[in-house]
Amino acid sequence: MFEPSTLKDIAKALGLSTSTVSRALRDTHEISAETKKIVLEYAEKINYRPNPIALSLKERRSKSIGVLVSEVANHYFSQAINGIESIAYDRGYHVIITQTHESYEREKINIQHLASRSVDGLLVSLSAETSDTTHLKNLHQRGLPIVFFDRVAADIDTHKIVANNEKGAFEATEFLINKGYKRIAHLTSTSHLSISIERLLGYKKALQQHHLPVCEDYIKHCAHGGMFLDEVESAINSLMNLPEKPDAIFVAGDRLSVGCLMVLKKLNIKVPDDIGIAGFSNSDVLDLLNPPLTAVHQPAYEIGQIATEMLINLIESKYPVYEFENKVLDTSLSIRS
Amino acid sequence: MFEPSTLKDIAKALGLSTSTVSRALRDTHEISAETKKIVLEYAEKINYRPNPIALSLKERRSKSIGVLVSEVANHYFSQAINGIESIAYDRGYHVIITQTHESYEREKINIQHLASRSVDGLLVSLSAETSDTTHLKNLHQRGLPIVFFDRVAADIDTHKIVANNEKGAFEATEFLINKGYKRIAHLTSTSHLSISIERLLGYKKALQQHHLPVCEDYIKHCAHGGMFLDEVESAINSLMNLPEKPDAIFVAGDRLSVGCLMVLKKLNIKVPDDIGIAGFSNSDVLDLLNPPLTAVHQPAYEIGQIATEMLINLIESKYPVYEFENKVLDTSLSIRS
DNA sequence: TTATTTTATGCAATCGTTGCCGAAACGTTA
DNA sequence: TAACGTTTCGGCAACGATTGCATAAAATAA
Repeated sequence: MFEPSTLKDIAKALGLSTSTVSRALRDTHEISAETKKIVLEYAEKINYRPNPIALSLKERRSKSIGVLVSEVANHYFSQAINGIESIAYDRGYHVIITQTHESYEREKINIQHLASRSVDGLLVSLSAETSDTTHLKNLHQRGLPIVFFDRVAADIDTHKIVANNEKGAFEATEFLINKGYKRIAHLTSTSHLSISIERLLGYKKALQQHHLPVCEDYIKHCAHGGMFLDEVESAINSLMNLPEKPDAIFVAGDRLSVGCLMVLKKLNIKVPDDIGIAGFSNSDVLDLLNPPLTAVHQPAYEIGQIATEMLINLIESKYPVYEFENKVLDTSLSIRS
Repeated sequence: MFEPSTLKDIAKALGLSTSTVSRALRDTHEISAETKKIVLEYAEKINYRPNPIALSLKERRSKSIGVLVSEVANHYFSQAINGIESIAYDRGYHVIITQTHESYEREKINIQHLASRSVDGLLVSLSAETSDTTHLKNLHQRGLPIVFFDRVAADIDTHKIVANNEKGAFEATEFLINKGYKRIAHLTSTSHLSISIERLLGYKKALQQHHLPVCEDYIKHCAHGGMFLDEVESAINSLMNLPEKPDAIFVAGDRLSVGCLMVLKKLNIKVPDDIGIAGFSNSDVLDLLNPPLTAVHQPAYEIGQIATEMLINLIESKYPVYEFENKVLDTSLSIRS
């Protein structure tokens, strides 16, 4: 069977004790240069690698961080993950990625598993279903470093790093207004998510600033953030069945934006003639889309990087940290019409 | 600090030994019903969970499987990962995802890390740069179960599960031929990858069967599978600078197909008037693309599922397995013109 | 009452590694 | 020469959970 070599193997082969071998490899001053040389050479020869599991057990840390996102098949998250990995890799940490598929149950299970696997910290973006964050609060109170990104928990005091959702939503809505649309609907994820709240706020502010009414019937939530096309379709259908149909939609999410375009195509509603669309999306193929999509782009890679920097700093901090940052990065609007 | 409860805590609290507690929790016959009840209730109360790290160290298995893919930001792989997770979850395994970004070095490092982290098995799709598979061969020979999917290693004898790349490529090429294109180029990944070899074969067979010449100048390889737009652009440029320009391209990869469309748009080459395109892609937005893309779709989710089934069966097999399967799943061609 | 079985529990080793203590063996100093 | 400090190394314990073996008490049989 598959048996990696251990300290004991080296010790036995060289007639030393395991502690001596361990110290020789860690280059302690109390081992003679000669012994060190012998040990190092033999270790090299048999390609010895310390067992990280044994180390985790002993040191109570694993040099790994857990990541919780809703879906890797989402451009925002896959870009964020690349940012996370770039930093983690540099600083000697490994990354364990888990997906919630927007399910609260999956989120609890994954968090529980990551915690018991001795990850040294967590990077979390909440699932669409999550409104209760007790499972994270417990871990955080017991001292596990957590950094939120994208979908943050309002009631947990720690580092948070997000895009300027309100401003991005404002700009996208204003773009539609400037294009001459008057009845702008808003398609978004569950109402309790931080990103939903902020984007809704930006949407409303833009309407108000341009003296357009805010109509609650125009605001549609999708319980799974557009993961299923059904929910997008029924949301759009209910918008289109209103006595006064909207003439544009501001869409607040990556999956939702794509889903929205697909549904409109299916319903044979022309963009931008029948209806105007603008939305959040980090897709790499936006330039190839037909109908075109004016999109709010988030600095996902950078958000992942900064979140990871912050998390590793928390993990490696010698003293407990009580001052937390709330970092907001600007979005950019790519106009396609 | 963050301190989960242990067997020792329970033992101390109840005035028992750790072994009694352990046996009570595992419901051994040699513990009295009364003691069991007390222990179980207390364990429940303090929310005891066995430390998986300690278990890994002792049992030499971790109930987790490692996955190696080139990029999660690739529709094929993100779908495959969802398939992998669906099965792994059902059978009580956890999934650790790592990305190579098509780099051989990253592949070696990730594999090494997964192995030393005591994953019980590996699901591997090779990076574009990988031509030497010694790092995997060593692990496999030492008994670590490995199942390949998508990009498989010819010289390692184990389960392999792939799409019918040759047939898919044949159909896509034939589609272009039937559309009336005569000079069909082929844009693909590195030449040593199994998928490249098989797709090239299908491409050539289609040409031959329709009495079209196979021109080596028309076959372009991208060293990083289209991960960088530069390589796609230079490949297309060199195709377009040929004395006899191709009038169509069959593209053999997800990233490559998208990249190809982007470059053509940038160069203002019209599809399908100036040039015809067909390619492999599992993107979910193909119906929204302009220019449209006729695409070979692979059953990625199913491939992930089957590979995981096979791997877990290998892991849990009581006896060494010497008979390996080579499973091939059919692709489907979605015509968009 | 004594011998034997059954039942319930504890001890100690194990997995691989490192921290701590102590023990030689040597050199230095009073 | 005795006392002390250094250098270099080995042994033990610990991290958390499991398990074979030992052992104790209780129950049963002779």
